[in-house]
Amino acid sequence: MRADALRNRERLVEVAQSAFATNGIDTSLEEIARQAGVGIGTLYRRFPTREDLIAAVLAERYLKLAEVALVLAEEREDPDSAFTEWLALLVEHMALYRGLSLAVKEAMHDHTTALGRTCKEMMDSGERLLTRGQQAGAFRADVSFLDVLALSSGIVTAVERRSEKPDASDLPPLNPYLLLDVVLRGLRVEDR
Amino acid sequence: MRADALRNRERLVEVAQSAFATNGIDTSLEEIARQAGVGIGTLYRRFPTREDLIAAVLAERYLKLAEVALVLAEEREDPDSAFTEWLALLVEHMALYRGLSLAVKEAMHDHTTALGRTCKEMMDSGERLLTRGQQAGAFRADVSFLDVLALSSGIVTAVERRSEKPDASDLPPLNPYLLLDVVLRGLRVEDR
DNA sequence: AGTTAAGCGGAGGCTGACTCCGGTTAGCGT
DNA sequence: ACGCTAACCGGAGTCAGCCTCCGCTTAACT
Repeated sequence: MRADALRNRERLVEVAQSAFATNGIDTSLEEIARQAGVGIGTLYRRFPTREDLIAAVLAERYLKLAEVALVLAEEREDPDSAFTEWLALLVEHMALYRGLSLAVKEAMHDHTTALGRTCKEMMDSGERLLTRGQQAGAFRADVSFLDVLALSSGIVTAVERRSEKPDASDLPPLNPYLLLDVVLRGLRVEDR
Repeated sequence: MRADALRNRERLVEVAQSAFATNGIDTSLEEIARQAGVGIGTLYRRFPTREDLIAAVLAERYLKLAEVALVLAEEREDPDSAFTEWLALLVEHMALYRGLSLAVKEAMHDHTTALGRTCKEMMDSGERLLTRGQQAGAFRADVSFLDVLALSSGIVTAVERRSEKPDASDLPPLNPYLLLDVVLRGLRVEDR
């Protein structure tokens, strides 16, 4: 890879990161190319689809999440709190850029896309964490990891929408951790 | 309202209904106008925004849902099963057209749009059903109706995505009622 | 210094949202 | 029955964003 190409690639990812943060994941690709000072053709050559660009922006964070899952699986003897903690991290991650949770949910089901492949490892680690909890009898066994991710993604989209309306005067704050708590309680095996 | 205008309006709603059913709620408005045999200008005059059209398509169904909620609140002495049943109906409704659950979630937070106003009554009835359950001590009181709707909408979007991939060979089926059950269990007051 | 493959960039085609205005007509009064 | 006119119609036109294609440029190797 030529030096100029590498420079452009890095610059694009950088600009995309901040553009996603301020304008959400649906920011116009032409706008990103413009801010990065490259032509639209360059962006498309490097990142043929929007998902490719998103995947590049998220790559390190996904590695981190997979790592944390492994550490939690080893060091924490309580599978319940390990998974609970990890899921909160995942939710925080998906809430970083407006629209990201939907894109991730989409990618979950399709490992042929760049984003899907990128988050596969992270998801595998998370799934192991859940399975561990299920085998220990802490969580219901009939609920799959994808089910939990679906619910988590729903939580994030809900919070996103709410925070977009600054005039949320009379409405309650819609705390993502409260919603997560509801899901996790529903997930736990009941010994009533 | 002139007779021809009324005819066109009815025809548009009719066509939109079937177009939404087959192609999802993001169907091109020009396509809908074409199928209805009217100009695009006519569609926009009658329904200035896409939400207006969606609201018109859903109007009767929303009335029905509000009605059912009232009936359930009166006839059913168990507030838990009343709300549970109603929520399943709502989920089934939101799953009718691909993309509807997101639009509804959006509209929930903003009663200034046509769709928001249209579903307000329905939501009020549902909320009363939840409040009744909370006062009876069946459900957690710290969770709002909007929270529950957010989670429900998340369930629906997840199921939508899955059903779009026909090659879901190795993946589990992702049953909406299972997910709903998780949420409802998490919502119930625990007597452990 | 010459060669060349890799890279660049933007013009251009496409689709869909949305507007605007000249022509048309339903439905009223006479 | 026949105007009259306000209401209505329709599509041409504008705009934004996605994406492709190809002639020009240049890094980097010999």
